[in-house]
Amino acid sequence: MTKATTTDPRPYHHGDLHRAIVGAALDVLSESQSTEFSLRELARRAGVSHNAPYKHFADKRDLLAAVSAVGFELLAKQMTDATKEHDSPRERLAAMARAYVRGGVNNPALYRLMFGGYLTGQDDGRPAIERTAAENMKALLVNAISDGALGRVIPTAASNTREIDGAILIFWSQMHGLTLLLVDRLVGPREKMDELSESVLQGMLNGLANTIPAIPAGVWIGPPPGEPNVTSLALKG
Amino acid sequence: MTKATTTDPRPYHHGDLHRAIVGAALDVLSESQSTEFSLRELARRAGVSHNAPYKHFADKRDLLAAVSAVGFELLAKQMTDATKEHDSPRERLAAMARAYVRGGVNNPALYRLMFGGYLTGQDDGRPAIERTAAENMKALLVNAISDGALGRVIPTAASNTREIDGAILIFWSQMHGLTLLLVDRLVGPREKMDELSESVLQGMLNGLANTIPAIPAGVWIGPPPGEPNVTSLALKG
DNA sequence: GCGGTGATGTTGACGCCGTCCACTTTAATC
DNA sequence: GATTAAAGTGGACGGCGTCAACATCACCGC
Repeated sequence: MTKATTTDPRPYHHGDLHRAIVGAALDVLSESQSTEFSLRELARRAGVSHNAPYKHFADKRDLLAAVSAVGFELLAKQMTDATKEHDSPRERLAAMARAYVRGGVNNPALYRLMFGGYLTGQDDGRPAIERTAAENMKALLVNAISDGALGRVIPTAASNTREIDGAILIFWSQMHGLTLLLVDRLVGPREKMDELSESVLQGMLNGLANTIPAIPAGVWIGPPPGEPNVTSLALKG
Repeated sequence: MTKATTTDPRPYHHGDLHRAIVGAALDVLSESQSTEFSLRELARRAGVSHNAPYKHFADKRDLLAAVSAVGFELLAKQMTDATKEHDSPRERLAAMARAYVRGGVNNPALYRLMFGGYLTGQDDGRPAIERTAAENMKALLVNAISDGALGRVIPTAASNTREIDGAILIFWSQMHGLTLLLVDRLVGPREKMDELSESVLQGMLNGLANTIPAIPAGVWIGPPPGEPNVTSLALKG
């Protein structure tokens, strides 16, 4: 590589400003724990002019969508990693639940950005990158449940989608709600989050072991159907 | 009253600007369905200068807290009203669940303001007015559950608080999560929200009928303990 | 009934923001 | 080596939240 690791004052072109801006956003988010940061501050952190980001993002919403997508990927990764220590499907699902809640509580601002609706504009729906990331996360749950986390194996056949979706709906909304109540301090203290996840998961499994509630036909879980997705994502490092 | 209903051009003093501003905020919220409105626009709507609101609210956050508190009161009222048509505790709880989800889905921007964390600043916690309103809403759930919504009467004695709180934690986080997933369009379509509420409630009751999961000691549900509350609220009309 | 006083509303200013525009620098291509 | 398009710069615009100084008015003690 010819990249001068010596004292370049600063090259005119940044090299990978897209990544740098998203990274700065993640930094600011976890430092300030406020969703209200400015594009200009990110530019300042990246050492470029306040207008440079516009060569990489159409507008602020576009940037936020990229950050949110990385958030989904991080969360999915934490969930995947958490399952690796466990063998039984039940324990794997519990580990995913703990990882999900922890991920949200450990970075509330990012979690809120992901689910806070800056991106849901009633007009066009969620940005494509974000939709893909959310889809991937849902796939993790589908696998865990079909593998037998509810006490019996449920193959991912078309005849079972309603049942699996019903279980996922309950699981996801339960964990999502718990995470946000913890984040909002309407339930606490946060140090008990693992125990709370376990309690709540236990209650859920009690119910699902009994019967998985039928969900109405035509209901979708995850990003709304019928819109194009995107394959490659931002999280590389 | 000496109030001139004739063509007053405009009196120098507004009369009840506090209420007018909060009302304008509620209007803008339900019209635009965006949480990002400006103080100045509210002032314009109320027909006053851009600085008049500062005589009634310390800053924007203070105004948002007042709006959020009204949101909690409205939601609590819708839940209360919904129970009136029903006799059985189970049906009353189900009606509250439907009303809760409906309330959120019918005005997502307001619901997000209430739970969106503009107000949870990690420093000092939630504003006092808002805390009181949330507390009142929780009381509705306590009553329904103690009245026997889970299949047996659970008196609100000190020995039962852990059990009741456990049930409320599951109920609230479940409905909260479902509402937000609907609002974010990560579950849909919205027209099925009543059926989805019922499905999810059914799954929850299946679980709680079995055993109510123990929640750890020291956990709180609702506004964090140990802080002063406020008695009078904004919702009069 | 009247003057003062504090609550309420206005005007103007400040710095920051997102975004647009015209311009400059640079790397890559024929 | 000239051309071209991508990437970064600098300045401008209107809108925002907030502050400070000033204007208006309702009420209270005399």
